[in-house]
Amino acid sequence: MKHATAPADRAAELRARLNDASHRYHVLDAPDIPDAEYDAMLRELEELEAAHPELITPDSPTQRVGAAPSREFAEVRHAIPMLSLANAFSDEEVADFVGRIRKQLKLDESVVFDFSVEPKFDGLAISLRYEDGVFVQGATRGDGEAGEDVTANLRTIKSIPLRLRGTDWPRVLEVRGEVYMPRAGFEKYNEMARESGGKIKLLINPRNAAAGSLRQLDPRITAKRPLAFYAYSVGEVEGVDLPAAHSATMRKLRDWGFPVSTLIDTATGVEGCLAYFKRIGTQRDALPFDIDGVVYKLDDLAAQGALGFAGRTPRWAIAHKFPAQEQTTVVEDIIINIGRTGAATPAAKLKPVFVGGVTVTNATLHNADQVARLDVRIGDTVIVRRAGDVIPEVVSVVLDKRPAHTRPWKMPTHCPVCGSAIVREEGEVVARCSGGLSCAAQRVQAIFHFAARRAMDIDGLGERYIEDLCDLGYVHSVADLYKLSLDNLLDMKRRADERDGTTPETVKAGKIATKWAENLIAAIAHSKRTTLERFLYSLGISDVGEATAKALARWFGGLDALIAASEDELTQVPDVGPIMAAHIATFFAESHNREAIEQLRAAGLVWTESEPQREAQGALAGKTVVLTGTLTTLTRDEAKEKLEALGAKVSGSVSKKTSFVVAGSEAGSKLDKANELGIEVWDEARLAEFLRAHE
DNA sequence: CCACCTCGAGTTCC
DNA sequence: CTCGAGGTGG
Repeated sequence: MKHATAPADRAAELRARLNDASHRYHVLDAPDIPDAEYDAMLRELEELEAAHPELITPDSPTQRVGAAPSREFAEVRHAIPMLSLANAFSDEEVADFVGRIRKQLKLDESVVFDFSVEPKFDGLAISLRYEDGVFVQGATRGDGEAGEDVTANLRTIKSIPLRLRGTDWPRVLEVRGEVYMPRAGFEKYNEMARESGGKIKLLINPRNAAAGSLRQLDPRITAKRPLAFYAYSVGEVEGVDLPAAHSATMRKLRDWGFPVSTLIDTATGVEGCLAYFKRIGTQRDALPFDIDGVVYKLDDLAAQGALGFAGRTPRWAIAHKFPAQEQTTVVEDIIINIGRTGAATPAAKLKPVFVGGVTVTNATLHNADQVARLDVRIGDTVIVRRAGDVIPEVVSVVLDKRPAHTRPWKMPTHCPVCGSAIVREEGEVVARCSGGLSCAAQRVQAIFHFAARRAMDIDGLGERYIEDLCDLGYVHSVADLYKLSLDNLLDMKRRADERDGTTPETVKAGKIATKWAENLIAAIAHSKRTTLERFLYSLGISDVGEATAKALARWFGGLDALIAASEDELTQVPDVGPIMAAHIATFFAESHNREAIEQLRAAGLVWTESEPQREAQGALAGKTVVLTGTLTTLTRDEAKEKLEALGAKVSGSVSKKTSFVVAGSEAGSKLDKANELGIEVWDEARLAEFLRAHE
């Protein structure tokens, strides 16, 4: 025999050491032995138990995935009901909550209450029962009175102790807490599911994933899900008196081996609670798990007892919720937007819904593939999310709520605006209206792009006005903008107001309208003085954005040289390949484009031309710089301009080719990436100093 | 041919 | 911000 000790002693030792290592790894987040050593010990224990089945105990780490699939879950009645919490959505409601406590305890204003405060995890509430220090049963909340026995599934969760640590625990202990799925585990699981090519289903969100995972009949499936647990209260306790304060009880639970959130804290009075709410709110997006608010619990357990319950919720606790980041709503319609390049993008028109602090009515569906993947149909109930970013997205369809007689959505075959065929090139994701500039939608978008701030910068000329001017026939092409008269604009404005039924026809209104029109005419005139790169960008040549426009302007120095360039010559320009060269050459070869350019020149557009510049020069020649965060002494555009004037290339994404990153305040992912790649980071002061020195 | 880097284009709400 | 696709360099 390998070990001189008796098998029973060796098994007990292995169990103790494995459980201890597991606690350090999953609860304390501070592993003390290498994974390989853990695996070796686990294997040894498995072999030992295989040889001596009588040595298997319920708290053995080999028993985390043991039981065979069950057919259904047994009912478990909770000795002490698992209650839900009342919700507060505003500071006032929190103040009311504290006010009610004060009133019921008949205490005056001079008394301030201490609260135990903690994040509210977005998961699934469960109850864990320990007898003589060993985990014997776990149950879901169910209706609060009785839930389902999910013991086998809970055993697979590594942060749930199978045996309590220490010795001062009660003979019977029920611990309540939340099973959740950490974001990283959720992402990783879905990545794996995506790679499986549809064989493994994607999880919708961490919350549903946690709930779904616990309700698996086969614990082997649950074991594959990255679940975790946090304890937040106790239920039945027998044999030992717990501390007099909730916060002290939580510390006890931590000693006994339960994971208790490190964000748990105590707060004094309404102000303390609200400050905690604010603090957690700012951390929310950065947390490794989803939370939907914070919970305030009166810390004094005697006072809790005196307050009791109101209906099914305790009077001594409340959940202060963040505005929901996910909501369900109904898809009222699916429409098509036609972009500048003709791209036909489907968008869901939603029944207005309040998500993440704003009312959402539209959500892009990106393309036909995305619609097919989600199988979104008109009339469907969908889950809408407004995640850390701003743009709402349709996460999934709630199939249970799909009305009868719906049909899968299909990309229309013809453009809803101009009737031209919508075509999707082989291998392309986007479908496009083939109408070109004869499509009114594309024309409006092209003119809108031309007038945009980063292009010709015509202040005050928005999409709506362009649409109206086109509809009325005042504008057909970009050159027509420079032919607009004051009367044209006033006529357009009058008709728009009439149609919208807004402005009354008074002398004062007339004067305001005239002023508006004069300003717009002035803005249009002002735009005539521009730069070659802005002009090139504003033409809207496919694949020619700001960066390419700048490269072309530098390389050729003047417009005529560019127009005369062959495809081969264009390919010489940095970052221009055969495809872009073809687009550019084709654009200038088309007579109507040449005419439009001539008309614009005739209208008085001017820019300074220069000698071709084919080598970068300046103090930062050859350097690639990325700007991130908020700068205080100058705008990001100004910083970009100054850096480029010194020969730097200012790029939008950090890579190992980046020379250095300039980080302002509240810098986000780009700064993280820079640190990750070990790229030099400048703060604003250093940039300012450098710019001063090289002026 | 592949991996990596950029750029372009589309997007929502106030 | 994110996705898709073009360009480039190994």
